[in-house]
Amino acid sequence: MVSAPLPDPVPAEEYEQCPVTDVLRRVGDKWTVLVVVLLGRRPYRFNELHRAIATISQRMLTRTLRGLETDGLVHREVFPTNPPSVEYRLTPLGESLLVPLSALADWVMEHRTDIAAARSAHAAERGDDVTAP
Amino acid sequence: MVSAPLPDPVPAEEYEQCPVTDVLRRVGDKWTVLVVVLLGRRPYRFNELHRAIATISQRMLTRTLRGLETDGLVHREVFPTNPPSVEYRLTPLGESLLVPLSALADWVMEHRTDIAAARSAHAAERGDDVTAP
DNA sequence: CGGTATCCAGAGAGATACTG
DNA sequence: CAGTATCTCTCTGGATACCG
Repeated sequence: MVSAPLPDPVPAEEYEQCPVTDVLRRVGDKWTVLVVVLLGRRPYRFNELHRAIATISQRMLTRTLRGLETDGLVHREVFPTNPPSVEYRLTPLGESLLVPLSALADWVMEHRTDIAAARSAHAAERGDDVTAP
Repeated sequence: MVSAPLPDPVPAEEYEQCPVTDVLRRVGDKWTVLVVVLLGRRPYRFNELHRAIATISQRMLTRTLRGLETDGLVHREVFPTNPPSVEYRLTPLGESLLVPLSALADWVMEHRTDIAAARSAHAAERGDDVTAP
């Protein structure tokens, strides 16, 4: 069932601020989904996440977490220990997002060979040599 | 059901070329989903799509369609009429993508007020004046 | 430990002009 | 009609250094 009955000449402003577009752009960024999936298993502290995601920069981890926090998908809790520790975990809203996200991931895993095949075919058709250096 | 049992220290290269990440970035771009949804209703010709999406540039429409074609989600067919016309339509693979995409869209529509509320709350907490110029 | 602040490179995206 | 070619600008993402 598709939710939006979408007018045909899609209005400019309406699309720009469409909440669906908005969320898609968020999950389409480089790290958000990975962070959500990790936090879906258990809470993490900041540097714990940093270690778990080998190649993320501190800056991008912070930005990603802030974005998720702003949207109410992740909860940030500071414990006044020494040294201080900050725990991140999914909110119920964040957990509920895992459901459609998993569905999409499953679709990809189910069809990834089709996509790979299409890419090869397209490259071959254009005369590209896929095996070239 | 989640498809990927995901190792904890997420390996650098593995993540970079993960097919799921790959597809998420595609649907996270500005126009892809809109084009897929429109083509989900019926085939379109190039300029017909251009008119249907008020604010897209010719260049971005071309690029978006090429990307979808490369991945085997859209079929491009040229009719040697005069003037020439080119029709775009979803492949079966493209149509199957509409299912998980709709699920995600439905999630967003269901929870958009929660997200909006979280954003307001977060802005207020930070002392931002949402009504400011 | 858990961040900010700054600076910088590259991809994404748009405007415009031209073409088979 | 259905594009391609340029040029430009913004925005994302990364490296580095510093702070409570």
